Amino acid sequence: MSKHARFNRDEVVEKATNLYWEKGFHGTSMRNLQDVVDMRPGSIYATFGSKENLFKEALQHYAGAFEVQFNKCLEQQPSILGALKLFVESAVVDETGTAPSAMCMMVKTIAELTEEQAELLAETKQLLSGVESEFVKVIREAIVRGELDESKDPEMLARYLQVQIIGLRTYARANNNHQAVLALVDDIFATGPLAGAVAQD
Amino acid sequence: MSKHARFNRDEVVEKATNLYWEKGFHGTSMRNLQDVVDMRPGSIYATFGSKENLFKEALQHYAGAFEVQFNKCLEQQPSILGALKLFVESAVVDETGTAPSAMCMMVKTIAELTEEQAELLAETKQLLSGVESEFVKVIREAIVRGELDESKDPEMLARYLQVQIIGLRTYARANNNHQAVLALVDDIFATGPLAGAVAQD
DNA sequence: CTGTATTATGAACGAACGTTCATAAATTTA
DNA sequence: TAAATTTATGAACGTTCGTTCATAATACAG
Repeated sequence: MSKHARFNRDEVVEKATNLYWEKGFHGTSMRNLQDVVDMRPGSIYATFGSKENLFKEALQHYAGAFEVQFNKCLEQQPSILGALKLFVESAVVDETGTAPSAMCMMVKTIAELTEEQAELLAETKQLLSGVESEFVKVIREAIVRGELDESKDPEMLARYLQVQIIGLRTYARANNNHQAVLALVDDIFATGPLAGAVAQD
Repeated sequence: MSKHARFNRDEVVEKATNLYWEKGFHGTSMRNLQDVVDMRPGSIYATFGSKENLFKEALQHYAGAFEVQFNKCLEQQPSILGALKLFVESAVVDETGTAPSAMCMMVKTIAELTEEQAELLAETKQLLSGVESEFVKVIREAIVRGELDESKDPEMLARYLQVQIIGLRTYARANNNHQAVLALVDDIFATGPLAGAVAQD
């Protein structure tokens, strides 16, 4: 019952994701895509339907990888605030040097698209909302664990965290001064609303 | 000695700016531009040279308007920190409802372009740097005036402010919840590195 | 091994892209 | 007002766009 496909669908989606991430929706042509995924137009259209639909799958793949990375940070750090800080640092500086852009693909997409791609735009906003929900959950847990004061509002802190990540990654793309950006991360976790009773490194 | 132009160059640049700001560089076609500025292709090319060059002029026009807005805030508020907060608020929520996008055009451009438009990208980064320099200047003055502690680093605070504005405006575009964003602004100026001895409203 | 079903191919399509340039219109000069 | 100069026009160019579909290649079933 195996598929007859000579290509690996997941690999194709990942390659497409990286290209879209780097060049954006309008900046990526189907011919660019054909080259990097090594498929002919007929096969791409039979498999994914359209440029927009492939982009949608790429977005979803990206958001999935985002959550995997977040969970890795939670496992690596004993405290939740430590994990959040590690996550921000890992998102802001790409130690592997392999990311197609310093910026978040979802943010790039929200910056680029208009109502002419209403469905893609709505999907992107929803995926970003999903990330924020994850943040709310772990921040609630941080309050339960006593890492943050009970008076704090988890929804508000999650929004705040989103703003920081978006701002920091975009700033990192505009000025590739890693040192300055990491210093900002320290400052934000030391003196801002997210400052808690966690050991600083 | 008057020019023979039947069109007003500044008006044309402003209209082009608004379209580019809304739809981005790749999302805007020369035919879109021809419609909104009401000029025929030959005239546009005789005046501006290329799509890229018109975009460059649009960016410069945008950055100029940005500084005008900033100076207005400085005039309206007695304290510098109050002016900075007012500026952030006015950038984050468009009271007039006329802005083509909640996001900063420079940030949108940095998000969209790649090295394929190296010159435009470099120009954009430079304009953003110019904004940051303005911030450094007024933050220095805020320290002199005693609004901020002398131990603060103006360069670092200016970077921090850039991150906040970028993050907040992008967040506002992704979730058009003005109330939540304004609450975040309050929080940032109340508890973050930019919190000073200024009266809160 | 043969016939059927499935998958991959890539030439080709119409539309839209950025741009040019011979011509027309308007303005200035004499 | 006539000639010279400047400015505006828009049809048309070659290219690239997203997409399709008749055909070829492959895999599976009997």
